[in-house]
Amino acid sequence: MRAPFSNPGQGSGIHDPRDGNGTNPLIRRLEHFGALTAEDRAILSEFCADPFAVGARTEIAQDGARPTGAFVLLDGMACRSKLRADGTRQILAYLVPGDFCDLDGALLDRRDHAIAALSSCRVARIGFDAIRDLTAARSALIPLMRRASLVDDAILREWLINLGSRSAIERIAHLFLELLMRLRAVGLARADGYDLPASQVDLADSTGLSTVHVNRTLQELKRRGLIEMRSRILQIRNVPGLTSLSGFDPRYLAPGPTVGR
Amino acid sequence: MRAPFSNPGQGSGIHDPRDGNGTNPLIRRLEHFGALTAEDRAILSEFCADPFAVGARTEIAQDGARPTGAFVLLDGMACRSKLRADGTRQILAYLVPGDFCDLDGALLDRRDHAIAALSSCRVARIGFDAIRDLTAARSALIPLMRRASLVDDAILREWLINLGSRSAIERIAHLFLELLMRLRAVGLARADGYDLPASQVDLADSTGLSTVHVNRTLQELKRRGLIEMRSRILQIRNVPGLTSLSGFDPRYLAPGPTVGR
DNA sequence: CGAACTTTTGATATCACTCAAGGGACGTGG
DNA sequence: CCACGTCCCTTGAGTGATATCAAAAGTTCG
Repeated sequence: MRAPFSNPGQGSGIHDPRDGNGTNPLIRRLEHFGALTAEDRAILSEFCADPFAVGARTEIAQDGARPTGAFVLLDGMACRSKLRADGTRQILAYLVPGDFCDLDGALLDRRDHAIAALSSCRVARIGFDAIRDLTAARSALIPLMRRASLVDDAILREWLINLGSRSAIERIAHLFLELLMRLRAVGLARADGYDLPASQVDLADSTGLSTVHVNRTLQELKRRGLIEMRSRILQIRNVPGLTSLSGFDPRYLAPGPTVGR
Repeated sequence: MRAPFSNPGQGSGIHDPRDGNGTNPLIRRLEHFGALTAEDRAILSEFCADPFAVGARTEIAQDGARPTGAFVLLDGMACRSKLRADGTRQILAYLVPGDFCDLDGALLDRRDHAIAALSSCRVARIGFDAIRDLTAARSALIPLMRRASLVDDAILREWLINLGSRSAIERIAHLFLELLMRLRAVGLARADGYDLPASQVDLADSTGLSTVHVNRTLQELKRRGLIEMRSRILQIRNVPGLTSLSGFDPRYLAPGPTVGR
């Protein structure tokens, strides 16, 4: 797989009034991890107040670059990806609205992988100084954000299991369910499906399979009546079926009942 | 692969006077990330003052358990592992002396994977309250420990690449080099080798290969004069050869020149 | 309306798995 | 000290899942 990404080209700042509160996916995500005060919401809204637009298939942060802040994805879908010397690409994770990355980026000298937009995206940057200020103020937001990062780690481990011990059809089924649950958590899935802007090449680079085999595996999933998929819109026809096929256990995505402290 | 682990059976506390300073692997590891004051060293020594012994092939922390503290591995080798419903096991990471895990465990309700000793180990537990105290005191140790955790994350991503896009021989070569570098960093590798207590079953569960194929791949590595291995002692005969074979790039293990802030 | 991507299909190749069994090494109990 | 069980490593033979190569058909979009 070649990497089909062009360079930054970060769009200019765009302000969307709907960012305020209710529809902010960052707020929606963090609410799963603990109650937010009005002030917390205000801070998070402020973080997302000045997003920039990124075109599909362009890089949001480049491998080897010096981190300049944390990113929050507000709209669209993105991924962490790494290009190997032999031209092979491995996608390491998907980012959906409400996800952020590089909370501790200030501690790092250089990125060791890229963040790239799969669809066109709206992204906000949170400066490291803002994060430091929150930390210094002992804001309850910091543990909430750390919990979200712990879930991201759990997702990464689950991907390792995906690649290490599941068959092609199980890998794809598992990935589709992961994204279904994550999109549901921020209110962006339809009843039984969602927009999945990833191409079959992207899916191949995510699952460690060849493009051809991804294609055939998708056909098999359709043939079994588990999914439908056309023009990047995924309908999951049989969630329990996919779940048992892939051994999906949603608990790793859930924060658990603890309320911190 | 079946999981060959028995239950906790945490040995009684053992105090080894050599833990003080110079030989403490936690101190040795963190020194790579920034300078330590005498007080920092004292705190870290204190953390490791009362280690417990764990027998080979036993679990240090169980999947599904409620976290009770962070762990530091002082001696031996351990792994993160996850047992799947179908009996399959995936090893997610190796822990070498100086590694700790679950720095943010207090934010988690339940573990989603186990920590298991590969050899007999000495392990110290750091209570979450001690970590909270350090955080409250704005100790410079916290960012240092977070940096170490960021390297652990980078290792996990590299494993994903290993499983997703490398061949059997490349995977094993890469793993051997990762461990060589990590053990060197804490002064526990010999000139060109180290003790690797993992069995071929463990290597299979780490690399997503079958035991039989691991065996044959090891023979091939020996045949090519790249390694020697007998009774769990690994000699790397040709580091550059292994490096180019596996596409190993050690930068992900290095903290980078930054000095924090 | 043509260039560049995607998706799809067919044919063939291969890497790695499974099954099966033999041979150490090590520890335990008789 | 020998007998036996239990791992672990090794080998052989056969199979299978997935990759590769090549090319056609469909899409998107400037």
